[in-house]
Amino acid sequence: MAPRTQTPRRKTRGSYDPEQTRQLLLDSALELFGDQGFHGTSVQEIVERAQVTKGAFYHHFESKQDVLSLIHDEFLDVQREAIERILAEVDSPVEQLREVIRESVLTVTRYRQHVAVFFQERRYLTGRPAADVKRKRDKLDKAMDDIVIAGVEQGLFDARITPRVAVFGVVGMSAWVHQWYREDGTMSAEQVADDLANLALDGLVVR
Amino acid sequence: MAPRTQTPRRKTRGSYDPEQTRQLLLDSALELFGDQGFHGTSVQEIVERAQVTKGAFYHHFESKQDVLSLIHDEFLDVQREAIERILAEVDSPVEQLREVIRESVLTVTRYRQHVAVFFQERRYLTGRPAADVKRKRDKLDKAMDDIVIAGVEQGLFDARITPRVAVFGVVGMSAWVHQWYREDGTMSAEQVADDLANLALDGLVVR
DNA sequence: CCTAACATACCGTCCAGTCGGAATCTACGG
DNA sequence: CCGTAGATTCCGACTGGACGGTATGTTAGG
Repeated sequence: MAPRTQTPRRKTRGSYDPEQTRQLLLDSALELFGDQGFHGTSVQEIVERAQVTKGAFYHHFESKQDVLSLIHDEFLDVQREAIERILAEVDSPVEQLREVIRESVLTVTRYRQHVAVFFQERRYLTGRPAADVKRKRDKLDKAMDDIVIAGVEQGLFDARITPRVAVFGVVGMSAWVHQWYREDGTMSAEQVADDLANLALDGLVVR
Repeated sequence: MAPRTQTPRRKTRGSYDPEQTRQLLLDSALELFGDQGFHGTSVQEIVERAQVTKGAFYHHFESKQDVLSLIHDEFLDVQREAIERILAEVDSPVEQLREVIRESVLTVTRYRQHVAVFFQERRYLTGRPAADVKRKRDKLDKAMDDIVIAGVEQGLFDARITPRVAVFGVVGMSAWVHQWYREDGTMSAEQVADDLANLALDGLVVR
């Protein structure tokens, strides 16, 4: 095996661009974490993909976990913004839920790797970052709970179903999309989003 | 740091019970994989939990991956048996799907660790075992596809929804249960199973 | 010329898998 | 029933490599 010395990028002929380097490292880490998992990915792999060296990595980030936590944060922010926007724009619980499902599915297809990392590598977060993530997630869950509860109170949603379970069902359905959806042209994300929203709201059995 | 010598179990006063040892190792591995992930768990941890040593582990299994693949197989067999039984017992696609969802949810609650391992550590399977798992999973997916397609053809299911998406929605909803359900007495697995089956079949919106 | 932005060599640790041997079990001849 | 040879089951020290992180040197920008 040749010695571990590789030829770093040394961008546009001798010029630093720290923000680009940082983003490149984040993108590489995201891609690799999504494909191989957190423990399945070494820092060496990340820097090779970004065509820099470990020095650059540890200059921009405190640790490998640090990067994992940043990925989590980014995804949670996207989710939060989406749900806040919908709650402000739409009134009826039925249409709120429909929009939340549609938006969730679209987000999942757009941020596929984020979702994969988020739901599969969560356990490797510890300490402060783990607590932060939990807090933010609980907030999102509660927002959805409130939608369903309001719908039940207004007689719009079936009162026999436990709201908590309904929310988890909807979340699971949407999150699961990352396990199978691929943009290979045979099915648009919009189509999937509509189908799943219809499934959750109207059910599969014809009326 | 003290040397890595530990006191193995040496069961009921000097007597080998290979089958018990094997099962103990499998159980330990399942528990640890479920909690800490495949790469997050060392063989040393597995054997310590089973109160044996690495010699015993590598006597019973070829590798760490070997154990992972056995866990996958066991879960897939349980799923297959369940769906075969339902297809043989029930006729109507509606009731078939209802039973499949109910049974899936119950299986997920009973085999929580299996499910966690199955869906989060799949990528660490390679070669033959990975191909075997994929083949078996495709078979299960197809069986569910057929149920939905039959239902649509008989005019029982909403024809606007792509069957494929409906199946993935149902599977996601059920599989997701492992992320949140805990047997702490506040909600029975039966209740969850019924709620999710109702959600998928009749939807959340009142008729 | 000082500091940010890297590069590179290196360290301590951990870990999957190995190996020689010890303990135990089984089969069988006497 | 006894003895014993061979196979099975398990022990535990060990290895070679990989990996996260560090320390120190080098280069570019203000």
